[in-house]
Amino acid sequence: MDFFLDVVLPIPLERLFTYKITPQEADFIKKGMRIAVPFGKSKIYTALAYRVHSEAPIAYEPKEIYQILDEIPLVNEFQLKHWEWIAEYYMCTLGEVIRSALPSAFMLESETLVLLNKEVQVDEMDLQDDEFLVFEALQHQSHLQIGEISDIVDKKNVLSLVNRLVQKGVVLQKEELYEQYKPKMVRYVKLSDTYCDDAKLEELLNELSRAPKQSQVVLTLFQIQAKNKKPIPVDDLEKESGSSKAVIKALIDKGVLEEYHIRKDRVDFEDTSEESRNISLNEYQSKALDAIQDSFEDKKPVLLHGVTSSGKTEVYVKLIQQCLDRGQQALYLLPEIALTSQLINRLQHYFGNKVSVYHSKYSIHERVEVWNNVLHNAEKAQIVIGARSSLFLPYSNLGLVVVDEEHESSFKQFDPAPRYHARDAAIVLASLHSSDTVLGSATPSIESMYNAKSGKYGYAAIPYRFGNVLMPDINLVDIKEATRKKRMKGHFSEILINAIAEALEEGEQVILFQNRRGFAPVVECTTCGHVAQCPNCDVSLTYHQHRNQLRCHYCGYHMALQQACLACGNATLDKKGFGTEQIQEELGQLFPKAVVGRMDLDTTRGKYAYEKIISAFENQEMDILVGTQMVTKGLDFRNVSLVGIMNADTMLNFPDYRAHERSFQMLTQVAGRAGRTQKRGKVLIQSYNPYHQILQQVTTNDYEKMFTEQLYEREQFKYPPLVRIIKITLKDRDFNKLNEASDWLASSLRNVLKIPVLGPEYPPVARIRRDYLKNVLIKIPREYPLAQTKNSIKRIERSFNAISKYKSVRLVYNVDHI
DNA sequence: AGCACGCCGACT
DNA sequence: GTCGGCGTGCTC
Repeated sequence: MDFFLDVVLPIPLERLFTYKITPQEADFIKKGMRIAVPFGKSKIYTALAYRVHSEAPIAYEPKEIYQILDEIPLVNEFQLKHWEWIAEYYMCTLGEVIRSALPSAFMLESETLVLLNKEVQVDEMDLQDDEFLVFEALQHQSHLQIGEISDIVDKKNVLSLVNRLVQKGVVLQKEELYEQYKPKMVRYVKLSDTYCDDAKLEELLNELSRAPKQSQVVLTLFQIQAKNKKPIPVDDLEKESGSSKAVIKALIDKGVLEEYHIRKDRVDFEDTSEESRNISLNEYQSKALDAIQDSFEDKKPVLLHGVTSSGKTEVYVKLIQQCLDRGQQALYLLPEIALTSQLINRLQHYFGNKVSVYHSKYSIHERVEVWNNVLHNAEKAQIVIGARSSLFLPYSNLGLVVVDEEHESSFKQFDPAPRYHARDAAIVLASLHSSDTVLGSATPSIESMYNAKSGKYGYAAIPYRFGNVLMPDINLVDIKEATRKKRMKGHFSEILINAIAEALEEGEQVILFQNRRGFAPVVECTTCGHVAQCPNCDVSLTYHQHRNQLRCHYCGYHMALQQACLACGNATLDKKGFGTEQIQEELGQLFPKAVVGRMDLDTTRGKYAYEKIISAFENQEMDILVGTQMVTKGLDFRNVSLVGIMNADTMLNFPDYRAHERSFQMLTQVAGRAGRTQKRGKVLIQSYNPYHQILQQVTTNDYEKMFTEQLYEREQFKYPPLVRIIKITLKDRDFNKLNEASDWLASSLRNVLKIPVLGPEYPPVARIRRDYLKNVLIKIPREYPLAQTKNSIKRIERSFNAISKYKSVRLVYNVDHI
């Protein structure tokens, strides 16, 4: 009997691909193993085994697989079920989910190597210039990668060149599969067994008497060994003995020392004592914990609504401890920006090395290690704390999922598919494992609160701050009035300046929040009004002082700032608007003695940049911290008594149905940074429109009122949670074709679905990376059958693709678009 | 998604 | 006249 294997490839194609396998392979291969397969003309891809069967395909002759890459499945059934749900719900392919779920180090791809054909005598006169360059390079190197050839001849597309060389018989091609993950090995040394008894040892030391450096090394080795019995890394020995690599090597070569390697995990933490059992909760935390456990009995996710610094983390710690006591794994999800070392340290303090961290700033090697630890249900991966991608780890026995800062919109993946919402996908994951779920926030999203109120979720609240610290005193500053009365210095009102001065005098710290990055968003010519535009996108370029550049936020295009206007040639360029850099500069003039730090996207590049700023501020090396959203998240600064919001209006006026909800959340979160100890914190919000209802609700900390009003608006204008939104974005280089195609699509959807279809409309940025964009919004009533509607949409897409002139138009689905 | 095959402008 | 641009179609 013949055997076949269906595999999923990590590409955006719906269907599975079938390969021919031997009976032995059929017996060995399990669903979820990685299989290297030839795909297309020459490439080798990593696919996931999906199904072994013996139904021969009829229309084509299947290829054979290239190699089985795993001994045991790398991906388990829970994951595949979960990923299939994501693919279906978020309207993407399983391959796309796999691509973003598996650490890239697992997905081997072949690299084409070009090597010299030794069989053929080459006549150099036969070669063109670029061909000769490659030929010559191959005289010195055994092989070249395609990319290296590009560099040599300084051309982008070298495929035709390589093909010519192959045809002339000059070179051969070879596909090489690279294993990207290499375990980190640490070199250790020990004394050779020959010298284990005292007599031999004395002999050795005598022998070495004329080699003082070497005997020093041996003596140091003894000292270290006497202190503890652990293996001794070579690096440590070198440092302790004050010797060099050469000396140690000489000893190894003599056979006095033996070296050996131990595989080391890159992710490793010191073990600490378990203190989680001893945490004591206050009255309100205990009540919340009880309420959460009651809801767990009902198998419902629970929304934990605790005001800022109410001590939600302690409640999570208790729940995690209970989960571990049951012998189950726990997942603690956070938005990327809230994954600070402050919080990680706290959890490690409680749970020691049972905690693993998983997020995008980790290298691919570190990710592989966490993956393997979770896969083998290792001790050190009992608790995973991570950003949204940690949903994809191979849990086999998940008992608890915590989604902290549940309201954060960054839980929704925006750009590459799958465009999933980590909170919602987490709830599905939890239900697959029958595990408990807690969603925590000081300012729950309207959706989650709606679900709590309608009984779909349980609800628990912590209405008071921990240690009876008072909620901060929030005041609004009318900067329209202040501007009129000329009581503004730059972007600072007199009231804010005085408050900062007062805080600094008391030796307290200040946080200033400015929700916009860059020094000045646009550079405008005051003569002709020209503003530099991105050549690929429909946006103005923004100015970045630190590199003196104009940059595009969408495609990364950048150019040096010109001295004169590009349109009229006058040197009358003016920097408009303001961002964190400018605030920082103004502060330097207003408070020349204060140390001012800045935290935004530009200053937090790199793995530890973020931590550095935070710890500098924590250690009070800075007096004032100016920042964007980042300062709102999960940070706990003891000495901050004043928080200033430079301008609340930019958020409020954002053209989005969520603008008000978001402003409330953001302002409440920033305000929560103030006064975390006994002294009552102060918050000043500058605004041109201080009578705005959201600002009033923030000052009175009235979440309920905000929720009621927002829900009413969403009912009126048909927005989530009362409808589900699917946004379809159409993209094409050709403006007219795009318009025609999107009109066609929108009217077909309207005809077939009989539910509200909005658009097509241009998004605020109507061109990105040279593609024109247009959006169509579908509003699906809550009670409407969702799966069926999506099928209808997919059917319409098929008809759309059947129209040949629309073929180049790409469709992007965004389900539950935020 | 990649990548090959196939048809029209700017260069030797 | 060719080289190389990217439009269109296929991948087990």
